[in-house]
Amino acid sequence: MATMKEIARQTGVSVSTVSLVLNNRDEGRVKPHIAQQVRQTAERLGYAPNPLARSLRTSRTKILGFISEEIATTPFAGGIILGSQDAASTLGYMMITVNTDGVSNEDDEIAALQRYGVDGFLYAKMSNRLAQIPQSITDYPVVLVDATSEGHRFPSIQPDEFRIGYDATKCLIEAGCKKIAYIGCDDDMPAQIGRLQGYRQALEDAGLHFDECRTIAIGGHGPALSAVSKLFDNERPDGFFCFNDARAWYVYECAARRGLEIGRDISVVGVDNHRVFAETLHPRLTTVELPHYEMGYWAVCRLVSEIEHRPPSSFIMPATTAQMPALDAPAPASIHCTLINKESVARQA
Amino acid sequence: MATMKEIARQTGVSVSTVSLVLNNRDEGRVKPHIAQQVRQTAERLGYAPNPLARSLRTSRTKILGFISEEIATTPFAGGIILGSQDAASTLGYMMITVNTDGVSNEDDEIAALQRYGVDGFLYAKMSNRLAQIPQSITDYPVVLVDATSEGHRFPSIQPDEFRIGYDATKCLIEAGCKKIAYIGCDDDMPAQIGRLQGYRQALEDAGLHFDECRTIAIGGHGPALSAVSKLFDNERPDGFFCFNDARAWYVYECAARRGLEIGRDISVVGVDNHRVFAETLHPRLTTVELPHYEMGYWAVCRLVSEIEHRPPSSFIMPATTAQMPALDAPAPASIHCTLINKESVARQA
DNA sequence: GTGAAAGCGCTAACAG
DNA sequence: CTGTTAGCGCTTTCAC
Repeated sequence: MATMKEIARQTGVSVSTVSLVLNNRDEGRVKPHIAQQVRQTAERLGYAPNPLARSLRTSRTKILGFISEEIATTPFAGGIILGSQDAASTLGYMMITVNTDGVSNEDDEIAALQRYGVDGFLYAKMSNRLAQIPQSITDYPVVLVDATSEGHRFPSIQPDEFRIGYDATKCLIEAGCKKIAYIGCDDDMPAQIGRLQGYRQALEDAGLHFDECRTIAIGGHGPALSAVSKLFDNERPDGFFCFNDARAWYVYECAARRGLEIGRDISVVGVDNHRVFAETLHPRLTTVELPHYEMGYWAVCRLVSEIEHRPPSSFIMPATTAQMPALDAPAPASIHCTLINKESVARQA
Repeated sequence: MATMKEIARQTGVSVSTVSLVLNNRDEGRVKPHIAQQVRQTAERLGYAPNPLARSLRTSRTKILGFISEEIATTPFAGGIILGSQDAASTLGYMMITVNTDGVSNEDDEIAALQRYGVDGFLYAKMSNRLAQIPQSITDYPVVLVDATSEGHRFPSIQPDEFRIGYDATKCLIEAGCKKIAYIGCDDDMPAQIGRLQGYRQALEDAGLHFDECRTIAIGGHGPALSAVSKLFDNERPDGFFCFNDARAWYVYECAARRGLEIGRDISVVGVDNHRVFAETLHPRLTTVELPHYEMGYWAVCRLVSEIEHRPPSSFIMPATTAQMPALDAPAPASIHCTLINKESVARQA
């Protein structure tokens, strides 16, 4: 690993000059001619700055701390991490991810991150819910991911839940469905509330009647399957909007048992269904993909913009539909979600 | 953040003395009395060493690099990362994870990790296959996870594939199955080879006939479902050993369409089926859980033992069935997998 | 036994 | 315009 010292020696200048040049602070301070030389030897030696040594002076490590509660074990979380890492990488940062199972070790993990001098924190949840930010990080730059802080005290990146519900329902309506069920979960988190509102709004806009009987809120275990079964038999819905994978699975099972085929006999729009599943078993299944990757990506951009006090507009936009939220936006920004398989999806009525 | 300097000042000694004491090198070099005092002020100030500053002298950062190819997007990968991080955390290390989609950016990511001075690398794959270790990391300590290096040039942690196949098949046999199918994938990786061998061996040991017709190798898309369908109708197997989730889903679908219930009419043992799925829809489903967490955990232990030149026996054993592989083991170590739901699982014949 | 001093790679005042 | 100097937090000789 080449050092500035070595470059200085080989170029015949002092280390400070090298530092100035390689940090692009040579404008009118170093003769273009000599700056040129410095850059050349740096190039030749394949110089790369040692961020750790630099941090000793600047107290900026270019390391970001990613705090997640066992989020890493879901494929969704993976998307967030992936996006964060890509953004971090392009912006010249590194990410250290820590898992905090519940709250027991959270403080320790945070302390460890602080010892490594992280410049800021990403605080991610598995599903858009209210989050309690630990006291110990409140005077660092913090950005929430897929979570909301009480009183919106911290910037956060989250999906546009209302629109998820609206788009999904609209998609079913356009496919010709008349009796659309909502298979939700038994927890009143922001995600569910927003989607349900979107669902109702879409029905209303289409002049369809909202019927409480067609929405169910089920947990992850036991009686859930029979609840869905009952819904199938009592209401005979022709369209299903499912809160998530786990909820959608019940629908698949019930449909298969009744000999109903997704995309022909009934239509299903799920949120975040596993691609492999959707693409192989039910090719006509419509999926609302949560913008996990984008959320991670923009969260990091937001965080870095906070750390470096630069406007968000200076960030590179990747080829996604997501927009960088305004830095001075008072309310938490939300990200639009895209429907995949939109064409081939629903009932070919 | 308290520094040694501050401790020295408050205790009335020099920084060197503090350093000696806090690194436990004071034996016979510093008066016990004064050492005691140093430790006290350190405690009082909540001192924690700055690993980055330390690294400047020692060129040991206590940072580990985790290289994975888009592994982070699967829940399985999550387990590995989780395990690695837990181990790293207990051993006083930090992990920086990078994703390399394919090979394009691999060198860049590695270079970045090297700039941050990682002490060693974990190189993880998504499924036990042959891996090509990048030249750039070959003179660092490296441990492979769920992968095999050509010629076993690097230590690796991987599941005991043979035993996975053996146990799964045996479990089906014990449940009374006579015609056991193997639903594999169309790729000859170490994982598949080992499991298939285990499958055959288990059949043989039970005096059952191995029939090529009952094993299929399918890809992830299109014709796979009809292939399984055909197998159902032609062979009418009463037990299924599935290579993975994606393969198992085909079986669930076919069964549901025929009104067959898992655990009553047919038995299924899958590898790494999603818990939520297994536990809700098919409570009697048997799952072979890949020891992802353990693999990650032990991989880090192995790596650290290499970095610090200390024997593996000095590592803390977590409460799992996994054994720490011997440091001097010539062949790659493998980890036993455990069956979950074993009791409630298979056919109640 | 203990402290002074040097140096890891880098940045930032300040001279000149 | 450029170099000298000091110092970030820590380890490590080497004198005393």
